[in-house]
Amino acid sequence: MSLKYFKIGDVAETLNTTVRTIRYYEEEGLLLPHRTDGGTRLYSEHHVDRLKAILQLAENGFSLDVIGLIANTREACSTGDEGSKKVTEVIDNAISEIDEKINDLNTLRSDLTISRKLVAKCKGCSNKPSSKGCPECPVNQNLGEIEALNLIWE
Amino acid sequence: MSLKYFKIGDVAETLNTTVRTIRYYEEEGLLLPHRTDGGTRLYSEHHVDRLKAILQLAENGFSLDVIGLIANTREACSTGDEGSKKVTEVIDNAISEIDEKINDLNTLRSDLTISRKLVAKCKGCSNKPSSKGCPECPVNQNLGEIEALNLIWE
DNA sequence: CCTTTATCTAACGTTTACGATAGATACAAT
DNA sequence: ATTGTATCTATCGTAAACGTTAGATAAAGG
Repeated sequence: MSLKYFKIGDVAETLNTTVRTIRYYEEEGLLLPHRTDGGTRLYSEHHVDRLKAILQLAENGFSLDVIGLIANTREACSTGDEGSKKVTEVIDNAISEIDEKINDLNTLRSDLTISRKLVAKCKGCSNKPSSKGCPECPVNQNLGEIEALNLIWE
Repeated sequence: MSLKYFKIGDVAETLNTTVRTIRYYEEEGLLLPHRTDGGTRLYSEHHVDRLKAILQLAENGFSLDVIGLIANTREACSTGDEGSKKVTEVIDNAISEIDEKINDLNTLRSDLTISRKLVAKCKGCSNKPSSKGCPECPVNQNLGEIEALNLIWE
């Protein structure tokens, strides 16, 4: 199945990251590729998938320490029932954090969507939404949705 | 309406962050509180809401530079049609990034959910899922879902 | 008014997550 | 065999995002 191996440069390109980043993640114990006799790193598709997940976690604000906790749970699990318990705890925590992030992103998204609609119609009056000037500004005409503008208007 | 003002310590506590972080975000031009004659910073509820959104963006992997682009768009907008165009562009980019993040988090979430189920039943065999040993291990009995285990098993 | 506690500015220190570089070695193609 | 390109280790540098501390001022309570 997994006969094909990739070198670090190809992996970096396909995952849109850098060689240095991949090596750094290895230093931090996040993934361990194979090696040729000469020392060149070889990555299976499996490694690539794992690295992809790691990169996604990193891009979403998880620290490498936390990612390590999530990703390196095999040894912990292999200590028996007690280890397996700890592993599920780590995973549960990660899932809750992910849920929280998804929630935040959803509210931010809808806020920005509303703001976008109003701004798109703005002709450039520099008034705050609450000011009296520029009554024809669509922003002033939609004060009901003004909460969504918190991020946009100072 | 917005008669009540908060001092920086209270804001930090309610938003679960630090005084230093809030001041730093101000240094970076992300929010501008009022001041007493003595110089003490005063935050309206509006400021707090804005800061909350900024913190959420930061926790989700957005750099302060990008957050600044998203949050400080009033001046750009106030330059007329052209400015309003640029602002909507910035917002659109932010929305796409948010969508991508939500997507990533959803796949990570379902991966972890499956992994969690299997690990919870593991009694501590230290074998890789693909190895022959420990045939009674639930992980080995669910190789069909093995892709979800990329992150957990090396 | 006095005292305690919070806030101020300004400066330097720290951690994380890499970037950049040097010099040597490995690999792929001719 | 050679030659160009990629990868290796090791080290130093750096940008972002704060933490920490010092010394001075402000605010709140009695």
